[in-house]
Amino acid sequence: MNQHLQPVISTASSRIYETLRRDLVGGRFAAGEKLAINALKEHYHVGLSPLREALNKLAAYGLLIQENQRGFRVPTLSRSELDDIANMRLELEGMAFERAIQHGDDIWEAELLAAAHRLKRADLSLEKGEEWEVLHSQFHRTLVAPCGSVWLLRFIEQLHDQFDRYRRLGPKMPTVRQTLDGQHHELVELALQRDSKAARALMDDHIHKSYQVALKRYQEHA
Amino acid sequence: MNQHLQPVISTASSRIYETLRRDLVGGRFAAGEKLAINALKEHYHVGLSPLREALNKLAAYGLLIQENQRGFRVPTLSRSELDDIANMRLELEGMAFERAIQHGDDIWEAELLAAAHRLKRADLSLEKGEEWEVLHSQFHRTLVAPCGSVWLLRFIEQLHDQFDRYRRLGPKMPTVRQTLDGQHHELVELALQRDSKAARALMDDHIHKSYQVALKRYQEHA
DNA sequence: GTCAGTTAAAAAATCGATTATTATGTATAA
DNA sequence: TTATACATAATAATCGATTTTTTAACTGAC
Repeated sequence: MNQHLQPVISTASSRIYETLRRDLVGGRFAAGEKLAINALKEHYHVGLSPLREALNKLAAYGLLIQENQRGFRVPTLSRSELDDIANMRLELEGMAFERAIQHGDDIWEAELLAAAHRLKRADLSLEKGEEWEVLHSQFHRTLVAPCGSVWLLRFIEQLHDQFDRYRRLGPKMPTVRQTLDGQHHELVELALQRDSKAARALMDDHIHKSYQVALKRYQEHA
Repeated sequence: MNQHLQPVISTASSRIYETLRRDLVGGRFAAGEKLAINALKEHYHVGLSPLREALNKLAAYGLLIQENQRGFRVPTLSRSELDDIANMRLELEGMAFERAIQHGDDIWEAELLAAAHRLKRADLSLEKGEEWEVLHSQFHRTLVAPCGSVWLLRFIEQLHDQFDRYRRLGPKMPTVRQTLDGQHHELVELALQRDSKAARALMDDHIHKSYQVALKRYQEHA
């Protein structure tokens, strides 16, 4: 029998990890905030052990700071760290995109088109909520997926989560960002044309514009 | 009173994390091995909770694989992953070294000389044990320390740990690696001369030679 | 009023035991 | 034999309670 048809049992620990990760990236905790473990336990309806295991993982991942004998806190935000993250995205995603264009096959092309389409549909519906966020990161993941380096992908993922802590500051995406959304389509175009030079240039520009958005939000945040 | 003079109390969790990290990097577990939590508990004389928290952190860090409802196992080794890790080291450490040479001040120069000297002393005593390993990673950390990017340093650290899983396979460093050790000195030279171009070239060569060593060990390992 | 020292409350870390899941072994039927 | 269902053992995950440490509140001396 196909084991994949059986319901996939996940642990409480992995579920709360994913929930907390989303909430941290989505800005539902204040930067620098100290996490009250008992409150979290109640709020998310989980036991202490799975919760602590999730917090430990998040700390190792970089979405929490763990302090000796005094629990966990949300990392603070700073202009210099935002610059760092954006610069690293420029380097790593540019590199990954170039490689993906070299190695990606026609299945990748299809997935790219599909991911871009799904994202655009979400755009049009103007609901830039959690759904858009998911499709957006899936799109960017797809762009670089066939780069050939597991570790590169891992680092990029991590940087995206960090970057989004800045980009998603403040109220929920009220601004229209026509330019950025339009670039998603262009990125696919250049990828299909296998024009890695132009593709990287556009990726650089895309990240730079995203950076501008994130920076603005960070500055308006204070 | 200066609080730094008080003894630093660390948690059982952070201690066992560091111990396990060293043992995983040092190859005291077989690749692919399933970790018997009860056995670990006994062997390291720790309770279940701190142990599990450490294992969770190590999984998030990439030194363990966590499988749904079936505990933790040591990641397997593969030629393709070794290549990936070495390539990423080339890119990231090269980048970081260049930046460090641009930003590093005279304090850095002093620390570089010190770190290189300590490493050389350990070399001469021919005891390439754990002590040499510590000095060696400290030396490499120092080389890139003032690169200006916290995230870059973080990724490099992670890659080093992964790389060492291959480099340190098999018996404890019986081979004499005159060339590699000599390059450490040359790297410092070029850094002091602020010759970032030549420095990066040498760093590339150094990593490539390290890769050859690791590859050989990996192949002899089977 | 301020500050060191003390005590009480809160929180973090850990422990011991329980529950849930997977892996193993065995008997039975095809 | 081979496969399948069932029972059993082993292990992972989680819970509830305890211990340890930190933080906050309090006290009294200067």
